[in-house]
Amino acid sequence: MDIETKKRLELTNCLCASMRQSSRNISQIYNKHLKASGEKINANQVSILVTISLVDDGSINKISNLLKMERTTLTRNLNVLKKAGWVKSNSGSDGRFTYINLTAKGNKVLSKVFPHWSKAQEQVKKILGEELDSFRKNLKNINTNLI
Amino acid sequence: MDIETKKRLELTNCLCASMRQSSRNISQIYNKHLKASGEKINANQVSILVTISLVDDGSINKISNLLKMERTTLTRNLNVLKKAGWVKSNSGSDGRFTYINLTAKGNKVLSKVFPHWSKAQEQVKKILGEELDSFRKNLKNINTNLI
DNA sequence: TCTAAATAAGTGTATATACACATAATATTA
DNA sequence: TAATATTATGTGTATATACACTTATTTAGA
Repeated sequence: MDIETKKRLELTNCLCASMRQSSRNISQIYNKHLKASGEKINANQVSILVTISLVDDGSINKISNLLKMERTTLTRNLNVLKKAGWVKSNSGSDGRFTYINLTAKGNKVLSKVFPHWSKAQEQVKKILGEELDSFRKNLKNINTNLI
Repeated sequence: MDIETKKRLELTNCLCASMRQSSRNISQIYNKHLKASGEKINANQVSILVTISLVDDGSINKISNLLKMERTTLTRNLNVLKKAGWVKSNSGSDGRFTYINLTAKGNKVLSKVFPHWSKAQEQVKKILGEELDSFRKNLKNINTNLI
């Protein structure tokens, strides 16, 4: 096997590509289930809404840290959620901060889509079977220790 | 704990959100390493180039199946790779098909970025440690059995 | 052979992502 | 207190993703 063939073989086992592939596949599963709720909402948006619901008056930085999502990515995502009426933002005494909160509508939509989200979650759990816990641990490990 | 609190707790353990987070984090690691190569290329593009290099005259459908990437997503990604001069496409006798191949430049860039990609891969392997094999198995399981 | 079905790929639109850079507000320090 | 540093956020640009719809080509069938 020449060096180029060897490189190609290694490259075909790219962990990043596998992760991205799984991320795409799992996202599609969740989004299909969420679609059945009748709400125009996706899995990414659900996870952002939930995180916002966990803190009162969270700043953009705070929410983005909790989500481990690039701040500017969150900003763009929030614009979509604001347009949908699920999220509101207002500035406080320190004019630099933007405080983010769910609206009543945002809370309602979370409750409404929950059972559909749950079905997707169960489907993925089922596939992972008894590997679920170790898989979760690995993801957490990556998300915690990867600089 | 009321029902809403219970729901929120479940939602905070969303496997989709964890996967997406890991996917973002790992992608950033790979992309940082790739940037050191001096080439304007990212991990997603590398994986597409490698897949193309594995088949001669692969159609868009064929490549998208190998990558398990939505066909229309691949089409947009290929446009970027064509613009960079790494990929060429041509139609064959059956006018419906578009045949995709690497250019010489595309082959060259793969070789050039390989050591940088490799460093990223090693970094992630190190974090997973002895869990690497089972983690890989789980990803493969998801990517194979998720409808 | 003409028409309908099947196949392959592209386009419109919307959201997701992140880097580089810009702006605005507050805090610090000379 | 005026200049500077720090902090929080927004914007420009480019790529990634996918669903719905469209177009083009070939094949199958009446």
